[in-house]
Amino acid sequence: MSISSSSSIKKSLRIGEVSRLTGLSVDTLRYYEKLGLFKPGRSSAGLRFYTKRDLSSLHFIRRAKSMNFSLNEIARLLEMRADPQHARNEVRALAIRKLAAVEEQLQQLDTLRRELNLLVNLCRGAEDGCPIIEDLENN
Amino acid sequence: MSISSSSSIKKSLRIGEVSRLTGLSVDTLRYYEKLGLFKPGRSSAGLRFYTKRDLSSLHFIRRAKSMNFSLNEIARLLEMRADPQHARNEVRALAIRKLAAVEEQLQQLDTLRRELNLLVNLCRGAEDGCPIIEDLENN
DNA sequence: ATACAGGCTGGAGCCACCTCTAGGTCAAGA
DNA sequence: TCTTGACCTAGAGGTGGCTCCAGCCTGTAT
Repeated sequence: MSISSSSSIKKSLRIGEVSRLTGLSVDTLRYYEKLGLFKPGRSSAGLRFYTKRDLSSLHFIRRAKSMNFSLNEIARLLEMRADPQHARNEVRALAIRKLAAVEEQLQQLDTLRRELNLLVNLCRGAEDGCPIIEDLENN
Repeated sequence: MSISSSSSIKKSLRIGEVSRLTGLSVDTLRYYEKLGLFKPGRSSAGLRFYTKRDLSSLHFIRRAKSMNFSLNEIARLLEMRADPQHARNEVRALAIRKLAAVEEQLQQLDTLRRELNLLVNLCRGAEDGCPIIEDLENN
């Protein structure tokens, strides 16, 4: 509320709001920042202010993390994301590798989804034994 | 080879052989044991001997791990395996939670795939302005 | 007889990723 | 003015999942 009173930073968010929006703890946000994943601006009093762009980075991070990319790799991808034409070849190569990995993982997860689905449904109505356990045993 | 000379434990394997068979390091095997994932028998001299059943547990673990279950969850599943009737609902609940997680992850990955795809394919050699940046920022 | 492979233990170390603590600043409201 | 709550910092602590190490034991091969 006091924020919106300053017209020049109308769209800036403080760390607590960002935490609520992203589901990441404020500690985690500060930790990511320390690792260089983004650099929010600061108010005169030293408070962090996050822009739309920072939020977008955070969403990217969340997704990349769900793929088990390390924070280090994520940092480099964000670098490239911020300035694609000047990305180093090594970072470009990383992006390409990661894209391949993501596509591979999509396939596997899709298979996994089907399997789990099947198991969960089998489990309903099974009279004895547990199909899930049995499946894990036999495959 | 020396094992098979003792007829009573013909089918038992020592940790090194199990390591070779499963691709898990002996350290990892002992670590899993410490977590309670299984309890191999011991020879009079204190050596671990793994039975067919232990191997089956390890197989179970490998598979469950590939389904993104944590070692902790796997420990629960193995417990339940020992008492399937009683645990069916719990296993099912665990599988349902995992399924939901997988579905969520599929969504995230699909978005990530799009982002990386743009990053990799649309910004090569563009001299000025890259359409993907704005694209990336809008979500 | 001795060397060597392979086993044992407890505990330390490692990496990635947080999470918590203590002690302080700042801004606004009762 | 005092309190409250959100924020700040540096740094310690914790978790998951291994991995390594020192020091000791055993059992087969030469």
